[in-house]
Amino acid sequence: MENQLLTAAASLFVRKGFVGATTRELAKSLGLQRASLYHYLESKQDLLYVLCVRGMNSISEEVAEAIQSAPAGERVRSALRAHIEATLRDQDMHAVMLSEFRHLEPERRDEVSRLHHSYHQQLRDLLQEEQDAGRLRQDIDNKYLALMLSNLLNWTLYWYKPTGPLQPPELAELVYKLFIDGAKAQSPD
Amino acid sequence: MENQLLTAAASLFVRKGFVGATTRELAKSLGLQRASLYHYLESKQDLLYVLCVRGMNSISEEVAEAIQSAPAGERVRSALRAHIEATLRDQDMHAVMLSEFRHLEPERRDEVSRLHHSYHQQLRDLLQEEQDAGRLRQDIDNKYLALMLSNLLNWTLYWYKPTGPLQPPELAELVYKLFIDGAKAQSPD
DNA sequence: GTCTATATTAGGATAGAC
DNA sequence: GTCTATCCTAATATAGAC
Repeated sequence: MENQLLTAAASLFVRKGFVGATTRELAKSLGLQRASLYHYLESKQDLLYVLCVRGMNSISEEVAEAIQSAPAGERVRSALRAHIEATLRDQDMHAVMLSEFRHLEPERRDEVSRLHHSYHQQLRDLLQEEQDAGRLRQDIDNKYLALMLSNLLNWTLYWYKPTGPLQPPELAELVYKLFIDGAKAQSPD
Repeated sequence: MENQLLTAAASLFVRKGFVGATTRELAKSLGLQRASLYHYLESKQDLLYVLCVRGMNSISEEVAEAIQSAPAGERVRSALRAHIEATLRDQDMHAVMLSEFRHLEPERRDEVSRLHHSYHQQLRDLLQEEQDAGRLRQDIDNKYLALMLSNLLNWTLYWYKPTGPLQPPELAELVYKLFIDGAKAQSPD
């Protein structure tokens, strides 16, 4: 599917939600008549489906690559950075994926859920290895460590403004610092 | 507005989204005909509006109360706990408030935005005081500390299951630990 | 590949009886 | 306070010409 179409759809779905977005407005933003859209797709839902699959795959692949190529002590930092850079590079698509995928028909929704679950497991495995290596605390179950990391990563998509003072790599560094060291006043090392 | 109606609406809006939810299904879940709903409200949007205002106010009030009544060193813990208990006590309402308030008409949306902003400022002020008192790190701007705390608190609404092993106070303690001390292996105090 | 015209369905909301 | 019947609008999607 053409990138221009997907970009326009992502932008529209972010603003109106998938259900509230109309093919009228999508066509208008592309300078087409409604009917012309159906040359490129079979249904409005196809757009959401492609956005979700591409979004999920891009995170999963970039984070896997980042983990593999990082030295042992830097895997978490590298993963967080890759996640944040991937999602903010295509912020609309990833925001749509997160908040609208539930509107897919059951079969496709399950497929995206599996991708999501598999990525979450990637993160859990990474955190587990770091716990085993003694670099991460072991008094919090792996499961909750991963969920709280997801909290930190996902909600960022809803407030980050690329026009603000922070660029994605700097934001990633902040998130990493907080996730690893916490917010309390640091004792001098 | 009657609680039974609001509870049914919150549950429906969580599952289908505000736009995707139909008055048909809402009426059915209450054992009424569609038209009968309009004895209690003027439009479907009224439901969303009431849910948003009640949701925002309940957090704001309970957290303010928690901060006031806590001893100096315990304010952040107390605030987090109040926030998490308030939101999970009425999880559907608060999830709807967070993800659906953008579908309010502009005037009402702005009103809810103001409530939201005012609560966020409450949190920032608290964090600022703690930074000034030397209890929280000062190398991360207050603004980002507050945003990352929001990440931790908000996204939780989307995965927490009351049937799981953790009760809200226990989850609050986990979130507090991570926010304050971070995930790295703890040096023995 | 894009258009005009239209089929079809379903939504929110209202009228007015009981 | 709840009902049946209906209005009105707008949505997705299709047919078929150019």
